[in-house]
Amino acid sequence: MATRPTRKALGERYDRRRQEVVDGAAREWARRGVEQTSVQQLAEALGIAAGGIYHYFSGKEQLLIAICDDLVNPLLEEARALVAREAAPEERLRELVRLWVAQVVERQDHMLVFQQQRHVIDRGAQWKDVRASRKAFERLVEQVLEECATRPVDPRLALAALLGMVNHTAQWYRPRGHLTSSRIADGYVDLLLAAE
Amino acid sequence: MATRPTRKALGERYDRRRQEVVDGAAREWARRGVEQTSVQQLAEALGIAAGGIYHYFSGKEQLLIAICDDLVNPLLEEARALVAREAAPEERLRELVRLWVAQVVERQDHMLVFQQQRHVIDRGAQWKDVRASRKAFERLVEQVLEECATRPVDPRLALAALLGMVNHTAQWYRPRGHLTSSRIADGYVDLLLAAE
DNA sequence: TCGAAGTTCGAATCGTCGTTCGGACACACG
DNA sequence: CGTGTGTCCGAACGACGATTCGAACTTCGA
Repeated sequence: MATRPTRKALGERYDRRRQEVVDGAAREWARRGVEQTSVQQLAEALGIAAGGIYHYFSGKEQLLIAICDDLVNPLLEEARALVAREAAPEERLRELVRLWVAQVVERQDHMLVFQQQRHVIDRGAQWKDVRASRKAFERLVEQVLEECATRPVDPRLALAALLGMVNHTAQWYRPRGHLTSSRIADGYVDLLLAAE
Repeated sequence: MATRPTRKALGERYDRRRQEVVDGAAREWARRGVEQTSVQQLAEALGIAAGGIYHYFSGKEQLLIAICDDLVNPLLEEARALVAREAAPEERLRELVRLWVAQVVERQDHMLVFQQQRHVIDRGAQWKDVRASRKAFERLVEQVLEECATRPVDPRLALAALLGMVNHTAQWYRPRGHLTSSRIADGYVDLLLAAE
């Protein structure tokens, strides 16, 4: 495995190629499964040789970590920025869920890999950061939800329900379908909020 | 691999042992992951030798199929029986979701394995039955849901939301927690039903 | 254009793991 | 009891697949 080149032009090339590997791996792994996809197959789908992948990642697991980072970090960052803005609680929840569903839909493959590998993520030490980010995001959702007037159900259950709905979206969403990510998000929020 | 013994006393012994293997495999695989658990490890956890497993199952995948059958078939059967009974739509939905959540909670390990291996289940020909059962169950839920006065969201979205909530329950439910399976189910139903 | 840095190749390596199989033990039942 | 049927053991096999590595090729920057 190599490190990122210092020279400018090459650095950009490196980043681009690396990202291609991450996205391609997410696509293949989401469809065929991580363990069911050999590095050879993955490389073939990417149009490179098997060994080439090790130029960017020191191993299969590092690549998996990169996929998860790519999913969790931007989401957490954008969510934090959103929450920092002023807004009415209900509107804030709506915007947060919209952002969230939009991410799930845009990075559907990443999301499917993430869910598929949950038991791996929940274990090793090298996954600490990913776990922390996920936890932080869920905390954020929890706080936003707590400020809202929700239907009369246990708040912890409402949070669990929301997590379930949104995450599950990756399983059935189809880009060509009749539901946009915003409409999906609004539907979820409508289920949670109390009738006016 | 052997077939079920013909003699009565041995047949019962065989069934019991086989079930132990199924349950043990579900437990180990739910925690450590299917691919991450070697047959050796699994056998060790069961207190038998590796080869012994092949007395009951012709291979790892057959064992996985057995776990899924054990999850999906009883659920579908009970759900069908429930739906056949007379009841008001809303009550019928409530009872169905209770039954469903109860199964998810009782067979939590099976459920986690099922979700972990979704991409496998969605592919091979040997999985046709499992897929059909899952589909039939979801149809059933859909029909029951359609007869209810739900909150004003797209019905297909309501179904997806319900599937997401209930399935996700396996990820966070803890037997020692403060929520019983019935209370969880009722919470989910309350979110879906229109205010009176 | 030259040299250094970066990228890719692909065959060889090395472990791991699923599966097999022949035999040893155990139980049921006449 | 004895015999055949059922259960389980555990070493050995064979395949597969992640990873390595040195050579060949490309690109950058002066």
